[in-house]
Amino acid sequence: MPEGPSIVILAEQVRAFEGRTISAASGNSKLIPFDELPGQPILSLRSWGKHFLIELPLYTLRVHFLMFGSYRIDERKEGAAPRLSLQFEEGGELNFYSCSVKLVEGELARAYDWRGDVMSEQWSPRLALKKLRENSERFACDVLLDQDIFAGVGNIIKNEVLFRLHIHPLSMASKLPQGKLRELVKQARQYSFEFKAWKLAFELKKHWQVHNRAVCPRCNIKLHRAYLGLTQRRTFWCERCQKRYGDAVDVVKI
DNA sequence: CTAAATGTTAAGCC
DNA sequence: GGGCTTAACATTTA
Repeated sequence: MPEGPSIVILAEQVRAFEGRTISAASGNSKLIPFDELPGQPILSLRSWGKHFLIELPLYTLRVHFLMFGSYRIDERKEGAAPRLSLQFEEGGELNFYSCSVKLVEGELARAYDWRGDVMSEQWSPRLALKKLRENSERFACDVLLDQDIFAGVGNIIKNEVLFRLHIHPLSMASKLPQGKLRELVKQARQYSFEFKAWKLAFELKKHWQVHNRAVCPRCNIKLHRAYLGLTQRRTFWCERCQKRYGDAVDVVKI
């Protein structure tokens, strides 16, 4: 569920709920004033990175699915209590499970900058480059997961983009040549859209080159895997195909 | 059956 | 208070 493209798919699936008015709301979230929700119409349903946003007149409900969250549209998950459940006067219901739900107060545009969302039409490569240059003494595997720069990029996209560009995950962002840095920004978006298309076709895993893979599809040697960087997330890479820019750092394998 | 995973946040410590 | 580390949460799959 969690990476940006999956949230975009959700937003598209529920588009028809925009404009409907909440008739009943419940759930086991502790942060939501459920009794205030009935009567409020949905002004918009959208995503920002991995956030799913339900914009209401009084505030916006922010749903984050973390690792294991899920949802059901016009149906319910058996044996699971929804964290947030919304029924509508016009009919239909939305149910969200094991996710984090919060209120976002004030204007959405104040809380979120869509120029930083890799899936947004407002995505700004220039702004991403600027952010990268401002804080570039970090590993490539870390900057890609930085939601302040690449909102929506998750661990799968990280691994695949680095392989695609033949960049070693422990390359220093500051040591990447100009062109590589630009490609990184370009592919963070490009790959995310391919991810979405593959996911819609139920063939996402088929396209994984290195994520959860054992052997490099390009040169056939065994892939490396380790928890790398500040983020300590699973990283898969080919030591032969992916060039390391910047100083070498010891890697503890798993 | 156990472990690990598409992620983030809060608490705890120095 | 800051900056860092650890724990917590939750569900499905291998």
